[in-house]
Amino acid sequence: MTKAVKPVAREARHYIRIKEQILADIAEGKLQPGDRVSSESELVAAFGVSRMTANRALRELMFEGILKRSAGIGTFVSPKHLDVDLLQIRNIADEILERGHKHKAAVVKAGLMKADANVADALELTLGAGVMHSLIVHLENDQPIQVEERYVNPLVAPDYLSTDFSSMTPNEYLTKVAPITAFEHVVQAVKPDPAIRKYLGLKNDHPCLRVFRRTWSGEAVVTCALLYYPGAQYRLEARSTKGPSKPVAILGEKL
Amino acid sequence: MTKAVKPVAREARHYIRIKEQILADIAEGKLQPGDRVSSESELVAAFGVSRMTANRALRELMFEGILKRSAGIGTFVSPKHLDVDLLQIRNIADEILERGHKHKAAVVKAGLMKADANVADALELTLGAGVMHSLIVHLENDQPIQVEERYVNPLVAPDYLSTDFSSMTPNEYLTKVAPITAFEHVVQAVKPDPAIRKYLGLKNDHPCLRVFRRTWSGEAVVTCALLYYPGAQYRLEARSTKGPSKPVAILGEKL
DNA sequence: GCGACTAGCCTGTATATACAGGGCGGAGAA
DNA sequence: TTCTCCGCCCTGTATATACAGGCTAGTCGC
Repeated sequence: MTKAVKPVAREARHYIRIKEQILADIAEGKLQPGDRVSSESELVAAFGVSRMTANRALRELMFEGILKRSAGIGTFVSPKHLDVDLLQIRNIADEILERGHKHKAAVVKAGLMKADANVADALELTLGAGVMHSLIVHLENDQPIQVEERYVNPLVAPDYLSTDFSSMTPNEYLTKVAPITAFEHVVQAVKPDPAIRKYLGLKNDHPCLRVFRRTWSGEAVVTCALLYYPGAQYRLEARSTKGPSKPVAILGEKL
Repeated sequence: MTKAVKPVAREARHYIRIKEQILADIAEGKLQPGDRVSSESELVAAFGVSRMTANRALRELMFEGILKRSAGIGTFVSPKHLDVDLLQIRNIADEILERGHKHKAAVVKAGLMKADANVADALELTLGAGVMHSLIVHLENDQPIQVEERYVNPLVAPDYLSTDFSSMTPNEYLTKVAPITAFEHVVQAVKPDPAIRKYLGLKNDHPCLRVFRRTWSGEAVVTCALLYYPGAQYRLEARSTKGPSKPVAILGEKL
């Protein structure tokens, strides 16, 4: 005879509680990268759930790149790295919040300017046309992680400069005003110039990832931006649809 | 009394079969964006699996952005998902030839080795399994432009090492032996170690673009490679389908 | 002392079952 | 005819169970 199964209200969502607990432990530093996470059976005991539920929580965290699992060994916290999806445009504030961290944006500059040849070309405007420009440093837990230099097409988003960038990122505002229908990413490794280095708090010889992004809404270029990331920590990922099941350590990094 | 449960060999992985079937139907156009996908119970009947297994397949496809589900209604193909071509894998020799330049490949190392933890993980083999390894420097007009360190799954391409890499790049050979069905790119800016620096002929503080690439053929990982590019010259591009008409100068060299 | 075997822990996959709750359409009441 | 309620289909979540198979440490025989 099967034992009576006590159903659980949908609101409980035990697997989410387990995920939140693990994410909180990571955020508070109780779990460090490389640390062993409770095994499924330990979670069963600790949370009073079935192993399938614990399994689901851990499996989803693995898919999200937070944990690394291997049969016979155990479950571990992934080496810390910040991922950006090359094939997708995401809001940096959301990414930071998802990691359980605090996002802040420091506006260094914001104003109007005349398009020089490069900018005019990139935004498909005429030379000397009025263009909006902003330079913003994004902070994760008060650590700088991205410098965003942006040029905006005033024909598409005329109210860009009156946005409060501390409560809404440029990206967020612009996608609301003009939904993205196409984009382009060009990635380079560069030696950052002194100003960028200062904003990111980098040493002289620290390599730096630079992403040049343009986004379209219909036929019009909405905006283009230069995004600078501190190199070593930052990873850009691109996967094809049928992609791999789980993230893997890059060869050359320690497991 | 619980009915006897027929255990299934791990190799079966029914949920993956279901996912592949759905992905194939989408690829062949049998399922269009917005179409309704078989419900869980229909899949149970069609594949002879339990509902939990069908549920897992659909849930994972939802996480991957392929499907959209809503309780009480059904499961549907997501309206649009960007096509795979965004970051294609190209043969470096072809790229060089297209520029009207001369390609040469210098084989630094080529041999068998035992998979360490990282390599085993990346190729989805067991620790200590035999793996083929090669280190090749690609030259454009006798200037080094890429260092390619590659690990190859011997189960997929056992004759890899007997290839003449000066007449056929590893990439070319491998795509011939096992057509690529999926890939993953992870891009970082790094300070190259002395050996890589030497091969690329770089100065000490020169930044460097490192691409970690894995390619699949069906369920098997064919190969993974670390590709090093001298940063400033090299651009990695990703475009969405509707992409821009023509390449544009990166706003760049000045702030 | 060394190697082979084994017990035990861990994840991976699969099944049968159960209840919660959203959404929709048809039957029956107003 | 219109409105309401109920039953049915669908997904969401949870449980108990079972077997497969990777990995390790410890034991036992030689």
